[in-house]
Amino acid sequence: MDVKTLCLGVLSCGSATGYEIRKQFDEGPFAHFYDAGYGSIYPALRRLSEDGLIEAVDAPGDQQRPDRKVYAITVKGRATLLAELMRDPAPDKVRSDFTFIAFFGHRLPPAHLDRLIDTRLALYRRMLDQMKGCDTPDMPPGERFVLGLGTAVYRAAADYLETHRHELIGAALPDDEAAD
Amino acid sequence: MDVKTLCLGVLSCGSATGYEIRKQFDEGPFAHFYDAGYGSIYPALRRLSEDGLIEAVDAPGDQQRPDRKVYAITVKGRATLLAELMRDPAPDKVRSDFTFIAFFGHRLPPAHLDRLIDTRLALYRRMLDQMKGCDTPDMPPGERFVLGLGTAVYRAAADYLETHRHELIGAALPDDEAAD
DNA sequence: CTCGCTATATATCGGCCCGATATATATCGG
DNA sequence: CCGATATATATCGGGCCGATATATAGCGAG
Repeated sequence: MDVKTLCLGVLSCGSATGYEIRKQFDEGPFAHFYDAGYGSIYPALRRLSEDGLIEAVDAPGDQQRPDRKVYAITVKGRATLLAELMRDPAPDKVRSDFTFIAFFGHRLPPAHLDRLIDTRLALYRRMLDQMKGCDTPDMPPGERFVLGLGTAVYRAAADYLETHRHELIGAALPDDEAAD
Repeated sequence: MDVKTLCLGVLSCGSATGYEIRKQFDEGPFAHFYDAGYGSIYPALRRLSEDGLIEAVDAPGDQQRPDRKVYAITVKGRATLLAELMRDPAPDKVRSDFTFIAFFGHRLPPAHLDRLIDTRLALYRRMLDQMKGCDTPDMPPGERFVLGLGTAVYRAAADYLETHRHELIGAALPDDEAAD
């Protein structure tokens, strides 16, 4: 699923500027399962415009900042999005530095591991709090479903870290001597 | 965490060819939380060799296939890996087509959603089975910890899909008419 | 009041990453 | 003995992304 399709998906929920699309992947409802930076979004918006899948409207009533471009999805764009959504999904891709480090946990100083897991647990709790707060009654079913799935996964990860952290830290090098 | 560090991590568990390193990310213990293709691994191995962090040994006793190069981590390589593991981990990056599609689930035909979730559940069950089977007593603590974390997360996701799928499918367009 | 910080907003560039592809051989089952 | 699969290395084009440049508005501290 390329960034063009991702932008189409965001714009199908309402018009937005490139900056606002980015925010959806940074803090908004897409943040937990997809990512896209400016370096991908602006080229994607240009190509989508060329193909007639979206249309740009220069911000009205704002003479002082003419740069602002609000993008809206077209009928052709909605059809293209729907076709993309019907295709078989590619396998998930995860890149987790935390997990990679934990894999070698028994070679690291226990104090460092302790701090690493504390930070991770704090992150999960912050995310769970934030997600609990944004469950409004007017939320579309798909968004609620995805939010619930994310909550369940983060909760499971946090629970595991709490109940199993001692197994990893207890197995780490007993003194703060050199690893391996 | 770049592919150079990932290769260093794999090689710190034992010497391997580029092909074998790839397999570790495809089917092996790293498959669930990191990924790396040939197009990244071979250039990374070349740079690691140039920097003296790994050493290549042409396969001994195999005159018929001289291409095979077995890479081994050096002392300098181990030190570099340890320094990388002590750095603050970058935030996780997830790219999940399945979740993106589910976000728009209420705009899709119920039959399609049903098939999508069935396939996903089958995937989770296959992974959980495979992970259960590879828990041997001689596994290092870090690897066991990471395996347990992955199991907990997949199980939570599968449970959620089973118990909440009707909420999404029930909310989808009641007939198989056009979306939106 | 103004300095600096943050937020809004667009855009590009170098470098990294990665899927697809080419090449070659061994092994194993039918 | 043929085809499929596994082992193994390598490259290329295209896509992606972090960092950076640019510009302005708004807001709070001093």
